Amino acid sequence: MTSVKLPDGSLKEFDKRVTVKDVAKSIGSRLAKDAVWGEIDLQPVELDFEIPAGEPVNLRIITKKDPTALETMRHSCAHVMARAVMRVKKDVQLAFGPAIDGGFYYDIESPEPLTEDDFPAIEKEMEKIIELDEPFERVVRPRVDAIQVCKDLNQEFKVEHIETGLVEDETLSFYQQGEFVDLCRGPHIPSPKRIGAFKLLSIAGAYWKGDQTKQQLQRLYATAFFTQKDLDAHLEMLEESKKRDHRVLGKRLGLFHIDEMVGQGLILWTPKGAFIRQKLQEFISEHLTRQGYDQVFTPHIGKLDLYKTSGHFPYYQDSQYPALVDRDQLSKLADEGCTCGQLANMMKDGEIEGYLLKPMNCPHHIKVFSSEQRSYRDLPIRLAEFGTVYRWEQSGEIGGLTRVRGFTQDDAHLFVTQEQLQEELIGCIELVKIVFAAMGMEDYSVRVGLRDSDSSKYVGDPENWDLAENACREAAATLGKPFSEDPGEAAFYGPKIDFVVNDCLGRKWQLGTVQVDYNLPGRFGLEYIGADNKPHVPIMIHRAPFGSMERFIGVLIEHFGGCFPLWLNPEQGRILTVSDKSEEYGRSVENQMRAAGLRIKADYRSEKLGAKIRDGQLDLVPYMMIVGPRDAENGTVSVRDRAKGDLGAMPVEEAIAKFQQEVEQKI
RNA sequence: GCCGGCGUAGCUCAGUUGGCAGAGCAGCUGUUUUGUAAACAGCAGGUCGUGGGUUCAAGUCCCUCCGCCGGCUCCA
Repeated sequence: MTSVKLPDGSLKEFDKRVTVKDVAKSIGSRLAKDAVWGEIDLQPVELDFEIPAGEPVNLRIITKKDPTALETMRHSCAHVMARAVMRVKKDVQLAFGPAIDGGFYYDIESPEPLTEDDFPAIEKEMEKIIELDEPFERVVRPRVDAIQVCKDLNQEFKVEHIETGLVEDETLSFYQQGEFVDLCRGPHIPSPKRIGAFKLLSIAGAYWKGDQTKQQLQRLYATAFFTQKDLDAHLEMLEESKKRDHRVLGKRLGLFHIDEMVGQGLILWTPKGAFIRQKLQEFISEHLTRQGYDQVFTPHIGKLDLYKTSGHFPYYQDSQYPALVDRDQLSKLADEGCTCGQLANMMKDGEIEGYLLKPMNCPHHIKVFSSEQRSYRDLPIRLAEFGTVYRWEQSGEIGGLTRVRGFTQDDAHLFVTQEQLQEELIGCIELVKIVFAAMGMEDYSVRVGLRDSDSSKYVGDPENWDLAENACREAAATLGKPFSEDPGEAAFYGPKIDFVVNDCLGRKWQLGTVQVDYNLPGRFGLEYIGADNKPHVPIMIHRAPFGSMERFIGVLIEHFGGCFPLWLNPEQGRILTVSDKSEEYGRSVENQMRAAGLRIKADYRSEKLGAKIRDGQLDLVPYMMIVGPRDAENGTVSVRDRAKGDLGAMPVEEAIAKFQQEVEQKI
């Protein structure tokens, strides 16, 4: 008698010896067809494995549709890679080697560092190991033995991990494949032959246990698929993605420039990029008006006192540009031989004043709020500004438009009563939804950032934090979309709802954000007079639907692959003359279209039409209007769509109407 | 900030063991008069990121700094 226990807890019994495949068949023909391997008591087995008779065994049938199948295979491939590395290099220490989106990695420490030149040798070793076809055997050992095993293997990271990370576990599992033994939870594939195709990708630094204060290891990135075809498709997809990179397109299309002499992370918006940014600001402004916001302007600097009150200085000093010192005081201090360190201390202690390049707009907006006496009848007050801020991001973090040192937030601060909070939060979320919908960006995730109970970086009393965190949860729930809750992701003054998207390389970026703040108003002593004729402290909402113009446009360039919709495109159409003979007609069409409010350029060079079309396509111009003798005669233009190709000849008026409609509909 | 890789013409890149700095595209000047993804010819264009060192000789080897790329850490 053979009996198996399935993951749902049900028991199946057979009066003869059966294989894993037989069990799958007995459950359903579909399952039997999709099954790739089985797992008995966490040990991977092939489909033709005969299940031992007697006591019931825990059986899990893995199907090719199961996302964990690929994950399991990749993790097994990580073992094979680590084994190969240990054959190529001496005294290698292993850390962690998990599967990740798109592949897997293994963190290792080698006295003789690995370089990409070692890849061919490692890949060759991996092929040999796969060819040997040794199974991954699960071995379970009691805690004390496990530590000794790792010590005997000279695997210090594994010893440390058992002693500090796996303190609860009484027994620990290892997987052995030939001479290679690795502490590992599993599961694994039944045979290394299941690794269809793999490729080492890159090598990078990574801190042990993700801790900056700990040792830095080498992280070996690789990927694996069940078939060579899937791997090739994946690699090709990566290549294609690189062409969408906003840094590549930004250069090719002339959208922005970053100049070494200006400074890292400081964006120069060239005319075409500036135009897009301007259009987006107009788009937001329109919605600000509809939602009852007032726009303000505030300066780029403010006194240190402002940021001492807000709490930004000196606690966030490391992520700010150094403060500017009052010039009279500076020369006096210089005469006295004051050192930089002393200067910094004097600013911290308030002995001397200075100015800070603003790292945020909120303190300025708070001062706009408090510039007048406020009544509950005035609330909510919604102050908006495209406010430019400067932050001293670490040099290694800066890149393109997505992580910069100077950026403009489509910022606003709402001052509300407790009763208004929920509705206003929902209004803010609504605006973020409008923005994403208008751009056709449906692929975003929502994250509610909460405080981390272990950290001391937060200001304000816990009761208010609880109120604010609940308000965020409830507002996020109105999205009708799943959201995650992330402790430690809150701002120092309050929790937040973030909207996160992926870039072309799969990296995550926070764009829109809505934050609840019970703290800053109190720090600044803000108040309004309530219906009870008594002063009350307002609650603040910080929000930015784009996040920052820079990051948003960076992501937007990749989202559209440079093919901006007509309403957003700096160049909506280009007139292409078939030959010099049509220039005069071309100019008249150009003028007519310009007069209709369209952004038109023209190519009157004496090149062949094919060459002009090629240039237009490479510039991703939405519409090309080809004009030749035939068109001049009929008063038409031959319209070419950058995506659909030749649309045929149409009267100039018709083309204008078509474009205007498209602009109107923002498609 | 840390680990690793890379900086050659406006752009994309080549440059052998150290031995006179190259190509394609773009640009300019001509010729060509073209109907849906590259006409032809000529010309011009470089302190080989910066500063130092080794050498008879450095784009090439070594060091410093700056910047870029991948990743880690960070991101009020």
